[in-house]
Amino acid sequence: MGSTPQARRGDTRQRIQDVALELFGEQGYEKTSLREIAERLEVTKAALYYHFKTKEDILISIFQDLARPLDELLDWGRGQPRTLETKQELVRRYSLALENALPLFRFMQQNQAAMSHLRPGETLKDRMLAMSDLLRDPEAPLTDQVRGLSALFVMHTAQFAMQHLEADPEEKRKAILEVALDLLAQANAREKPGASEAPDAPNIPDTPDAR
Amino acid sequence: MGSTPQARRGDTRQRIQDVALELFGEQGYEKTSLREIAERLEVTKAALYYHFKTKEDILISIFQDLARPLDELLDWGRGQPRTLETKQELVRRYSLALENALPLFRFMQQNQAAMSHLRPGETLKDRMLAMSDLLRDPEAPLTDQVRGLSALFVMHTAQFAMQHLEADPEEKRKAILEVALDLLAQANAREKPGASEAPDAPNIPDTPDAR
Amino acid sequence: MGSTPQARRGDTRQRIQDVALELFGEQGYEKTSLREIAERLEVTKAALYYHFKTKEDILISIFQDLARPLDELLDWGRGQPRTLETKQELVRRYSLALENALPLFRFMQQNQAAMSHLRPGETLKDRMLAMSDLLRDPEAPLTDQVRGLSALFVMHTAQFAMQHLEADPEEKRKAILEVALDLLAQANAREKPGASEAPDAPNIPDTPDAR
Amino acid sequence: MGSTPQARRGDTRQRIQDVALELFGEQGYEKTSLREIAERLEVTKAALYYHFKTKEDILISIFQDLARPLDELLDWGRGQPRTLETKQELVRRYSLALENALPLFRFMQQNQAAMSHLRPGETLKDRMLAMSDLLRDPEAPLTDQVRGLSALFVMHTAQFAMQHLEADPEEKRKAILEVALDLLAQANAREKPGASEAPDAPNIPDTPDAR
DNA sequence: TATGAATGAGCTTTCATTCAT
DNA sequence: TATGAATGAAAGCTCATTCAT
Repeated sequence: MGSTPQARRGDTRQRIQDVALELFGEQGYEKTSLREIAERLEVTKAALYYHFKTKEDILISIFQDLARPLDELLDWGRGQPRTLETKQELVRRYSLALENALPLFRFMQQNQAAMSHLRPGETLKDRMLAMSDLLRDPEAPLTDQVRGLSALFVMHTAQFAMQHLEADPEEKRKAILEVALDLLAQANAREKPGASEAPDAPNIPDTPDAR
Repeated sequence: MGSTPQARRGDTRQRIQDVALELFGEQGYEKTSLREIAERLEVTKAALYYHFKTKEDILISIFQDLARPLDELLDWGRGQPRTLETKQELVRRYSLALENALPLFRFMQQNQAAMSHLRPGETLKDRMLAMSDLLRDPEAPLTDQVRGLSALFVMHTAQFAMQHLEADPEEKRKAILEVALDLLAQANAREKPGASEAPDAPNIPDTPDAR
Repeated sequence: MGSTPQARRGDTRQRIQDVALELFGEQGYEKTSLREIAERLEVTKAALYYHFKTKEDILISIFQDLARPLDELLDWGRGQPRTLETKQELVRRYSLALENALPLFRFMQQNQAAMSHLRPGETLKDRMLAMSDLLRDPEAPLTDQVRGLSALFVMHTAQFAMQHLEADPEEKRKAILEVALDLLAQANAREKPGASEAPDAPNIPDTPDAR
Repeated sequence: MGSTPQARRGDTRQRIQDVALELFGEQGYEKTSLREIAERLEVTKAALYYHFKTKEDILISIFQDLARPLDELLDWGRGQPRTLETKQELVRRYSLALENALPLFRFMQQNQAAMSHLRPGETLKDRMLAMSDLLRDPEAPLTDQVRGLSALFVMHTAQFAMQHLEADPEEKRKAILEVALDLLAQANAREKPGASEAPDAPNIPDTPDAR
């Protein structure tokens, strides 16, 4: 429906991933049966097995596609100097990445359990920890490390928690990003004398143009 | 082994919940079979049905037990004036609650999907949103609302993200709490002129006894 | 049909084995589906899984039951002196065992492939080789070793090859046994000088009551 | 590897048979899937269907190739007088045939079940019975008939049973052949007085009362 | 307060086979 | 002389659930 059989030729693999992404995101991996996926695509279960070796294979292939932008961001981050500017840029890019990756993150959250026994290094958790390692300074006081981490996680959870708030999505994203950058600045206030030198300047800069 | 058959008398219901909590937390609700639970308890599957009507019943019963402290905290919060102090106290108590509720929160996170179709008002998400409504001021600028929410969520995610950091757990908890209270203070800086206007009063109180 | 549900209580496991033995023997293990077995028993497939963990488990359990008499014979043989008399007795007992074990040997022959990857020591082949080691003298000339082995195998193959001969089964068995004992005697003729050197002493003892 | 794509031109049919022979011999017909065969040949399953109409067709084609030498031997035997000499020659030729036909006999043994429902006259069993009819004299006493049959079957089973014996294969074959010829001679002792009455009577006495 | 025995529905996966290209 | 893409049927197996005892 909506696409003729002819139009489907050659894109079945992609269509399987799309439908699976959607269903795994809605119901979770375990609850979603291959029958369900096949029916929605109007193909047989066996057709799925022409394109993927196992059900888990579908999961993995989706995950890898979704994780690629994140991996690229991590690679970029690792190649940069560990300055505040780098961190800010990481957070900004991450925020943008999140914007149109919401479905995947729904998918991830729903399927943590299913993916936790994949090969190490293959999970979202690994990526998140790698990311937070770029944002946090192991020498800094614990509170500042927490702020570094939080800059990252706030972007996830806030986006989620504000879903039901009726405000312009872009407004929301910017507000969240501002808070994240704020946390980052606070986390680095002490080690950046140039920024914190104003005698009574609060360790929270007013970030007038945070974006 | 570890508990004699005699010792088991009469506490089977509790033992089922304990084992289920553990397995649901590790593998997720869908992936955990009643056979597995029964085997670990060295009883038959049929025995589980003496104590619970369905598998979902086990899930619900666990959830309700775990949610009770949170519900009490919410009730308390709703009865208090909507002041910064109340919010701070909410966050402090929540932090303490989290401390020994980690297994359950693992359980919740793993099983969001499984519980999302329970009766509305029965989910963790509902509780979290209720909680964040107590911490956020709908009149305030978006950024400050984000800070309010974040005070709450930071406690979850940071605790999780710092799991692999080898530092005293209590130290970690305090550092996280401090950041959470910080966010709360910043969120309320503008609407609490009395607190933030003092020229040298940092908007981050030093919370010397934050605990 | 033929047995009421009540009468079946408690003997399902045995009935599964019986039917499986029959079908595995007729069609082979791979070709026989659990559905087929279940249908013939008028139970569901799931019922089979209450009694056996896997399909292979059914195969193994049948095999072990069938192999027991053979194992006992082997044990007996190992405890006896390695004399001609012992060997003759082994062959005689083996012949008797074969008599009412024909269905199982059909089963074995049909399912060699299916059982060849069982745990070593678990196969019929292992038993046969152990048996032939009791009948063969590694010091003897090759031809005599062949005769020793053949005494054993002749009993299998001849019984099979004469199936379509219309003669009294007991007559056939005795004829086959006689040939087997013959081979045995010939195999041991040289190493039993006392028995074979007497000018007119036949190297085939008169075993008057061979049965 | 081992054969370049060029070298493969035009011999695909043969290569399919070779691989199938090997896999059917190792795992049995039912357990071997067309996918497995195709993968090993690095072609697609569909390619198999260009060369053979069905899976069973592959089985049959292999069988027919393998059975041809046997059929020729049978034809030759049927054209000869039913003398001891003929029988001896049959056995000698059969022994030689077996020598480099071991893989096929493995194949046959593994796949008796699979082939038992082929058109009658198409099975190995049929050939074996035809062969044994040439070696056995229906008028002779049962014991002698058994000896006739055994001359044939001994060659199969002994070869198999001596696989793990570390001796020169040719030595083994000769020893087995000798025993087979021996059995044949004994089987025909009575009806061929000229052959057995010679003064230097063989070590096979006429076993007058063996029963 | 449990167990033994079973069921019906559904699961993931594999199979031999087909056919347009 | 093949391949890519698919199918219909069936396989082995697991699951939550039931019920007489």
